[in-house]
This record gives sequence, structure tokens and C-alpha cells, in this order.
Amino acid sequence: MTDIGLKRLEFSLDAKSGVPYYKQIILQVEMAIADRRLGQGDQLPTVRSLAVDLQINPNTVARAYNELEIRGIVTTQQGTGTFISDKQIELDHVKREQMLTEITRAFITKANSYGFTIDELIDYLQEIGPEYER
Amino acid sequence: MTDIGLKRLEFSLDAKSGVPYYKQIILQVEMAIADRRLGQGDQLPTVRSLAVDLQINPNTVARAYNELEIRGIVTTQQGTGTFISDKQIELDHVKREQMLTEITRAFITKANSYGFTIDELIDYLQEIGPEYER
DNA sequence: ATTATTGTACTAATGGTTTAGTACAATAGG
DNA sequence: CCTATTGTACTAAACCATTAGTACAATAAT
Repeated sequence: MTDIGLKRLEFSLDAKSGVPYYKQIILQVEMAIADRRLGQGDQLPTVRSLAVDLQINPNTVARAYNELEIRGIVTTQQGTGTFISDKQIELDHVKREQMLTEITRAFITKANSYGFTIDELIDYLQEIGPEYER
Repeated sequence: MTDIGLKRLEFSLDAKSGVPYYKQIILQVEMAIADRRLGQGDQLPTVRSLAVDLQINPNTVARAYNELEIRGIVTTQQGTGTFISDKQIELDHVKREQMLTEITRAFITKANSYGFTIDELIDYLQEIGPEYER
């Protein structure tokens, strides 16, 4: 197996967390993108290799990758692998807008029910924003 | 049954949505709080009456109310009813801060994986903020 | 072409979630 | 007290989500 330039990603599963394995994988990919350990074009571990690594069934990894693909976050090609896609190209403007609306409203509603105001949310975002800067 | 001042709340369930009934109830309460149809001290429909209304089992309503109580959003008293609690009092400052961190980070991570930057999120929040103003 | 590598399909087992049935317990109010 | 009203406990059935087992299919590399 030749090294095709996979970034060193440390996946790990917590069996006791109650979070399904495939969701843990999705989360870890999302987080890796968020803090730039992964970027456009980067290859994810193959379904098999990650399955062996984590000692789970290949289908479980495949399921995670599938959901990521449905969301437009990765692209998979049989025989080649799974890669981080370029969302600015993959998602058109309208869908991007819809997505932004959807996740933001869910966030506001939840925060609101805990008594947080929009202003508090904005303040906090501005405060911790630098940690996520690109 | 005397009218004890229940606000007119229109609960409704979508059986086909795939979202469990009890979660739909929780969401509708959260949304009602978010846009001020419900506020501190307001009474929710009784477990029984809402169950009859929605044609589901009382335990399903009770479960929704229980989760809301665990989250500190409502207070229930047997024989009396279930009421919106005052979260600024119920949640201490530390827990409030933890909650803010938790839900905000989840929001950022998800948004980020879709290619949204913090600045976009802040802009959008400021844009739609007025709709949620108290 | 042949082989190794990649993802995929289909099935079944397990286990947890969700809901309802039924009966109970606590409080309020006369 | 007594009764109506409120939430609760316990059980079981149905459902669905998750994972693994196993075999297959598509592509790449030689």
C-alpha cells in the first residue's frame, strides 16, 4: 500500500458514549474540517482500513461516509476512495442559503428555550470566533 | 373545568415526519417560548387534556414534559399542572455558561463542515435577530 | 486481462426507543 | 374528609436504529 498522502487523522470511538459509531465518525470528520486538519481534496481513510483500525464492520464506516456524501461534504469513488469535496462548488447558492437558515434557526430556538437572547449568542460567537478562523 | 388562563396553544403532530411525538411536543414548547407565545409562569395543557387533543397516550405527553423539566424549562406539580419556569433563576451561572458553550460549539462545527465561516453566521444572526427580539 | 483496491448491497440479529394500556399516587378545593 | 384533577409507575408490544456477516461490484494499476 503506497502512501497517497493521507493526512494523519486520529479517529477513535467511545463505545460507552451512547453515540452511534457512524455518528462519531461523522462528527470527527466535521471537526477535522472545522479546524483545518482536513481540507478540499484530502482523502479519508479507506472504508476497510478505518474499519480495521477501529475494529468495526466496514459497513459502519461506509454508512458514515455515505451520510457525509449526502450532505455534500465528501465525494466517494469506488476503487479510488473518499475525498473532501469542495462545497462552494458542490452546493449551489440556494441550497447553501437553505442550509444556513435551517441550522441557524434550530440553534436559535434551542438557545432561546434555555433563556439565551440573540445578542448573547452573537457576543459569544464573536468571542470564540478566532479559535475557528481560517 | 375552570379556565385558569391557559394560553391558546395550537399543538399538532405529524405522524409521517419520523420525529417522535414526544420530541415534537418538546419542539413546539421550545418554539412557543422562543417567540413569546409562552413565558414564565404560563401553564401548559394538562397531560390528560393534551393527550386527548392529540389522540395519544398521556404517558407520551408526560414524557415530553419530563424532559422539559429535566432541562429546567418547565416545573411540574402533581395536582396543579406544568408551568414554564424561570430559567434565569433555575439555572445557575456556571451551568448556563456550559450550556451556551455546548450548543454554540455544536452549531459552529456543523455550520463549518458545510463551509460557513463564523462571520457568515454572525452576519446571518444579526440579520434575522429582530424576528426573535424580546 | 488479471489482480488488488476501493466502495456497495443484502440480510439478519441485536438492542434501544417509542408508544400505549392500565392502574396508581399526590395535590387542590370544596 | 371526599372528590376531582393533576402527574406518575410499571409493563408490554411494536417499531426502528444500529451493527455485523457475507458476498458482490466498480475502478485502478500492472
